[in-house]
Amino acid sequence: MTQPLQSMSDALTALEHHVRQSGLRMTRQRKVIAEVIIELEGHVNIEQLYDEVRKRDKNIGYATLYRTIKLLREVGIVSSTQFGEGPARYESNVARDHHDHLVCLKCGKVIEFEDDVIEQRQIEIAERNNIKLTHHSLYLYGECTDGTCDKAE
Amino acid sequence: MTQPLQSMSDALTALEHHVRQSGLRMTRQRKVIAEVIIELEGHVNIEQLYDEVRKRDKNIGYATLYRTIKLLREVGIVSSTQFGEGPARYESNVARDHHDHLVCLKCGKVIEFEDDVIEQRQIEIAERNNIKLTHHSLYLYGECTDGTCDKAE
DNA sequence: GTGATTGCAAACTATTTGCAGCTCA
DNA sequence: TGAGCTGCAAATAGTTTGCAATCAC
Repeated sequence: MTQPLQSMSDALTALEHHVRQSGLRMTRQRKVIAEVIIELEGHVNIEQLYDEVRKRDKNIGYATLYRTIKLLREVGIVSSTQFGEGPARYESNVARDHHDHLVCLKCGKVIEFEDDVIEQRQIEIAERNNIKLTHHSLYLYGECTDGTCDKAE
Repeated sequence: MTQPLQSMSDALTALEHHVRQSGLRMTRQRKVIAEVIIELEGHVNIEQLYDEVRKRDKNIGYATLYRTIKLLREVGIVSSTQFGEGPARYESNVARDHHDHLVCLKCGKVIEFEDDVIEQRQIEIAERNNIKLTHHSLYLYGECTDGTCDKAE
């Protein structure tokens, strides 16, 4: 995939590089949107992005936001996912390790984990099927067996 | 979760049971839609379902189709997923072994696989976190590296 | 009979696009 | 200067909903 982006300035540099290479332009709006999406950690939706972006630049509209996200995805700065229904969620790839999710269906607790055995196996399976892996989504669902499950919700 | 559905008639029975229990009604349309979604194997989108359903009943519209799919999901006969962008894809849970998915984001091809190493590892990870696993969802995304990717659409 | 269901059309949500004016290189 | 970019509004795609007619029980 892409080399890991360690910091905000790494990401902005990568963006600027891509933009220049492609004969595009580095605009105020693109910079603001990139900064916001990196600063907001976790899986944000378009509305949260829009609100935060507009705090910094009242004129930026959804069109520019979507167009810029598309650009940021091409550069590898941002990933997007669909959690079931509803709007896509965006997450910056900057200084964030990859993680999978373990979810308790009783109490709603979410544990993030990472497992090299599974990661490696996935790559092998993909290769065997002539597919070059770009990313994946793994959710394990179950129920807490210790006393910590408070049956919330 | 639910007990496995071995056949079409199992599924129709389950549907009828759920429908009766809930004070709903077993209609011609619901039966047709359930049959079609079970007969069409694999991950079909709403358009494919619509076309096939209308071959059998020219009057069924999208509204009924969507409403019935929602019902079938509640009964556990059908699962739905979003592969990146675009429309949801539906799959019946009848007489199918568990499988995970490998998706080409260029051509939309979906390869199903099953891997004992990953399955086993998942159980271990869950146990280590005091969670008893009930099910999981694993999607690997990438791009075809052989000639088979026709970059459809 | 009567309450659930259907089919149509209209509404809605998330996202994309056309275009006139603006801006960065 | 001028090709790319923006912001608005309008268009689109997928899905949901309101409602009068219809159907299952």
